[in-house]
Amino acid sequence: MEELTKKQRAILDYMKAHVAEHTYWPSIRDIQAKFRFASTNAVFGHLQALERKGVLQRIPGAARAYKIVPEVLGDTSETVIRYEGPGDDAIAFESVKFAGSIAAGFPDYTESSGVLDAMQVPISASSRRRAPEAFALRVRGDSMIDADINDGDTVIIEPGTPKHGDIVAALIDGETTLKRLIKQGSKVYLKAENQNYPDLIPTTSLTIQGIAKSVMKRI
Amino acid sequence: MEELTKKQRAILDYMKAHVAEHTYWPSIRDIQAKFRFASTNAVFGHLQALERKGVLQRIPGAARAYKIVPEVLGDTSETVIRYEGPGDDAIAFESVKFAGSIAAGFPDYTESSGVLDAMQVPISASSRRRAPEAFALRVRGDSMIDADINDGDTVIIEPGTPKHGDIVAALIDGETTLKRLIKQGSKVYLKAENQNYPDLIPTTSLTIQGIAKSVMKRI
DNA sequence: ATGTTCTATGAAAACTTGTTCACTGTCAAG
DNA sequence: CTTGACAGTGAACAAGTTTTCATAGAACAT
Repeated sequence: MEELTKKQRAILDYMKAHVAEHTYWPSIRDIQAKFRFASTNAVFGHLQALERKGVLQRIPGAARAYKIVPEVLGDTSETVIRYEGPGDDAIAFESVKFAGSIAAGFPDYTESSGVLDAMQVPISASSRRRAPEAFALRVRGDSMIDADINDGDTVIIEPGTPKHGDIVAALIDGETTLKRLIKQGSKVYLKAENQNYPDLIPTTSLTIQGIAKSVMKRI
Repeated sequence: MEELTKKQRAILDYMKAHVAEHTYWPSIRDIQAKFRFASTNAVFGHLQALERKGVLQRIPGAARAYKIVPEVLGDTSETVIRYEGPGDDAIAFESVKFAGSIAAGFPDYTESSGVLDAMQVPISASSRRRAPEAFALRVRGDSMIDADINDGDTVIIEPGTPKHGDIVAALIDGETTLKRLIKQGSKVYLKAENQNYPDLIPTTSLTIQGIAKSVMKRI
């Protein structure tokens, strides 16, 4: 594979970044503007070079249409493996609290170890603005397995007003439980996502700690 | 959300499929040809409808440029519910870098929001000691669906020496991809966890960014 | 019946975009 | 010094593409 020049690499990276951000390719003039070229032909040449060097495929005549060419190499005997961290486009973000464990099922007081693994939890940027107090909970029990939330998973709880169908962290009997919120008129129920469990748990008074927005699993 | 007609749904699906297959959006004429319309204006009307119904965003004037709008559920009725944060056993932890997105399979640029949500990612305390440089990547594409890693998920990558069978983030042609690592003697292959994909990808040169240890999903 | 909305045709306008042509300057190799 | 590859300017062209305009039938509610 022929080496790319610095500018070719920059243009290729910009194109990828543009796709990642906008979900569509930049036009030649978009690239021209980005790199302050005075002529579209400067870009045109670089795109030709990128195609000649085999890293980019242009679709002739089509606008904003490209493909990144995957590596096509024959089968050779040995493989060299290098290790490398993330690119420098990595961004650091704030951390979130880990609040302990949560019972998803019948109240389960067999708090396993007392030593809970410290965990960081993810929060989307958009929701982070509205939910600075998001926190994470380790899930115990199996009441939510039909929602693909299993024992040992970690759920990220974000404050907010839960809608019908949301999975919420609710305080029942001083114990935080994970259930789906069901609204029927003015009545509110909690529902376990497990066929073996009672369908609806009626509630008169309910303390919601937040909405489960994400779930994290070990691979 | 307003309901989509059958044809609107079909067109939207075709557009998504086109992007998934070709990595760029179809033109109106492409859609016209696919659905045998006699006029481009038939497509134009449907695209307008899709945008009005809030599932598609057009970029005025730009060719082959669209965004898929993530589905949002309405229903914001009020409920008599108290809110309460996590207990005071909460612990704060360090944050982790979010390094962008990762291609798992054919590049799939239908990133729903267009804007990559900044995310924090969880790391277990035990692994954090050995992996201070862990980072997170948003997954695109569907090459790992058989491993239950789907488009839109976020994987947490931790440095280390991958074993046979580990899911790794590997740099191929400047593009980070998510594949299962297969070692056969001195040869190394990358394998997609999707029956529709080629079995093994031979590699001569391989840059490993780390091992996927966890996966995070939006609920 | 009547109007409205949805879907579609057919043609053309208007804009976007890839592409080509002619020309200039730089830099290293021969 | 000359040659050739490389990177770029400036302008223009041709094709691709979106968008508008005018028109019309079918479904449907008023």
